Amino acid sequence: MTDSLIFAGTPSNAARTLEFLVQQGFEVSLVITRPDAPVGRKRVLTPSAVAAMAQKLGIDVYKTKTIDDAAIERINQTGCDTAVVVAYGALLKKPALECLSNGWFNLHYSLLPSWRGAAPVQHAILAGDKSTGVTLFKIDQGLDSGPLVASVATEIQPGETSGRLLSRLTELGCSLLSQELPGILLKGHRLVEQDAAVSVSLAPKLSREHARIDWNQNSRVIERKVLAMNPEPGAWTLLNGEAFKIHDAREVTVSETADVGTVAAVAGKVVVTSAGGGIELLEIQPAGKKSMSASEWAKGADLPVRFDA
RNA sequence: CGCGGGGUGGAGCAGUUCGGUAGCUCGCCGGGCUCAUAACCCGGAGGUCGUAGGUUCAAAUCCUGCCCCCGCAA
Repeated sequence: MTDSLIFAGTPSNAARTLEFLVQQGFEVSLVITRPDAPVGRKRVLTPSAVAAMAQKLGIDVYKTKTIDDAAIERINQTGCDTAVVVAYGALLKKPALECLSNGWFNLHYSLLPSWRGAAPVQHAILAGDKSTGVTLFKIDQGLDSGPLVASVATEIQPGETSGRLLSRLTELGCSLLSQELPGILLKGHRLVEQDAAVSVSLAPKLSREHARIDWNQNSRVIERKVLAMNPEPGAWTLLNGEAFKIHDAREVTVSETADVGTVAAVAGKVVVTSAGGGIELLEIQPAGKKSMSASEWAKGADLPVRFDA
């Protein structure tokens, strides 16, 4: 029983990590996740991905949006002294931290102290970072500020979206966990304070407004934004007053001198003029329509058109 | 009852206001031109217009119910 643990998480990458740990033979005696939330237009109350996975695996689930006294009591019943947290979605306060003698260990998708916060993957791509990684650390009262157990770095690939990068980091996180968790459970791990020489950067959750494209920006910046916002919340612009999402696009060099925001077919590509070059549209989605390739859209779009400024 | 857009050959769209022969850009099949081609020319197949009713001489188009997809908001 001493080597069993508690798992806290919410979205699908956390569910994947939970599944992996169980497959690797780690004993998870309790899963904590956020309460069912209304989803979609019909606001159907839906369990989190982690809740669904726990049910599939036959593990007890405790749903709560904060680790309050009731949650702590439930945790104490398990007799566990260690918890793994992957994107649970809430900060842990002091009483919660103290209820597990070994502590809470968080898998964070950046190389701390870079990109502390809710959206590290998106911010790394948005900033044009060449590499990022996964960090396993012990949670303290700050925001992703606790001492480190271990980390793994990886290059960010050209054209890589947040979605793809997150799924790669999830797998890296799984192997990092399976490597480090045995030591943690045996209390044989070492903790190293986060490097004070590296400047801390914050990665707050991105709003839809952050995902809006300004065609006056440099094409490289626009490409990063498109990649960073895929799949959520999705980069967008306005076409005839309606939202027009851009799921995938690449910076291209352009010889034309059209007004910024103009969309035209150039040599078989669908290209938008931006400052300092152009953006080739690849995967797009007009309001009310399904996602489609830019070439499909162009067949019925009567180009050229112009995005609203 | 949160707001809104949409369902038309395989794909993306127009046509719906003001009912009257199924259109456009592609794809596909066949033929031609060409050293060659994703280029060009000629020909062809493929659609009960989401679905169920209603109105009408006549419905993709007007009326009603239902199903499905999507954007916003949460």
